[in-house]
Amino acid sequence: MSDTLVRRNKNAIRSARTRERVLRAAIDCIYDRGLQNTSTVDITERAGISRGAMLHHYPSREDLLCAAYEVLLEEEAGKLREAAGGYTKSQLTVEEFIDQLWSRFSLRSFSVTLDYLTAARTDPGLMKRVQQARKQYDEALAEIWSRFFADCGLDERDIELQLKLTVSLFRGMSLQLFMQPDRAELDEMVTEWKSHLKELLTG
Amino acid sequence: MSDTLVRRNKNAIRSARTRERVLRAAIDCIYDRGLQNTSTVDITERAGISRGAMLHHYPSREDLLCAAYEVLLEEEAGKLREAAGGYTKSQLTVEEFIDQLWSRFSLRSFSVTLDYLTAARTDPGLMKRVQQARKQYDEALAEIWSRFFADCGLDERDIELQLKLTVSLFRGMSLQLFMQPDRAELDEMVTEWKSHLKELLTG
DNA sequence: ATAAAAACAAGCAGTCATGACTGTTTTTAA
DNA sequence: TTAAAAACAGTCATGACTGCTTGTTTTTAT
Repeated sequence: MSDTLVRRNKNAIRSARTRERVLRAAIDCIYDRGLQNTSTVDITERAGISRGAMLHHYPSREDLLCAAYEVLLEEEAGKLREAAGGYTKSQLTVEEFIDQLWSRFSLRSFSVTLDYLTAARTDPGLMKRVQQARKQYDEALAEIWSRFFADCGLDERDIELQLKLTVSLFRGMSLQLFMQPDRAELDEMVTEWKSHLKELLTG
Repeated sequence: MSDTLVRRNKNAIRSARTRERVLRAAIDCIYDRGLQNTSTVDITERAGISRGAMLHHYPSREDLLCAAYEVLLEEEAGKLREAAGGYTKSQLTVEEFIDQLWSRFSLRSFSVTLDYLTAARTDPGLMKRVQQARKQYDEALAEIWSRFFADCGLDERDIELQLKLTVSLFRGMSLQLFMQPDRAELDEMVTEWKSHLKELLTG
């Protein structure tokens, strides 16, 4: 490798490091303090860089926030795909599969998502970017789901419908968790839902 | 009635009017512009009163916002109770009952609730007040639900569980609506859920 | 080696929301 | 009728946030 390339690489690496630090700090801040209470100064302080550095990489607050949300969902999708290697009907029961999904339904990323959605509700531009960022995550989940339920006797439309129901249920349950932090109650609901899906397959 | 009492009454009425105008304006603002973008000035302008008047009735922003949320949920609970007069198994099928609940699941109050929850997630004091405000609404819903499903063969625990599932599902669906405004998709999900509940009763 | 470019640092100005303060009108009670 | 109290109105100061601008260091390319 030539000297020039090494140097160019060095710069790119330094830049990438800074960006990652910033985005990670941003998500941490948002989770801890809420999106509306997170200023760009808070983020720079947590990331340990100057305001100028951040402004250099992300000229506006919105740019920064969108980039941060993108990497958050990319990471979540990555973790999901990774764990999903063993998610087939021969290796897991339906119940175990749902338990897996629910346990991997991160309250952290849900909280952050809720903050973004709330901000985006009255900001069409932001909403567009949030939707864009979610796309790949939703696709990853849909792929894992339909792979698990392939050849189970249900047609594709039904499989997709059950995914949507499950996801909506999980989201609603997470919301519930904010208002009344009672894990046991939610476990009951998951159990009930698992038996519903089980019946759907066997009956 | 004495002159004095008449005057006292007049004053009380005037005060109540102002409060109502303010609270209504607050909810309207929050729904239109989002909670985090709603300033006390915005609310006074929409209500057509001065800042001093508002500060007189509600000394802090949080007091005002909590009062507004309380009346919003009181109204929703009222509407629900009112409509629920005819919600009995002899008059409605399960499917019709669920349709009723879903159609009365106001996107407006859900949006506002989401804003409050998002703000309250990182503010324990506010969360407490939000939970308090929700109590009566949740109780109203639970009462209507358990009245409908009384004497249907399910025990009380199961009835309550199905309510929680239904509510969580509705909330998750409403969230979905923000990200992808596709009513038809949600209708499918409601249909599926109705048949699930129907089976639960007949089977 | 050195000029150009990119990365980074820090201070500054403009804007805005909140709540406190002061003044005015209307209502209450003696 | 008149003083006290409550309702209402408007202004101001504080503090905070955002993005712009200027200055410094590190990296790149000749």
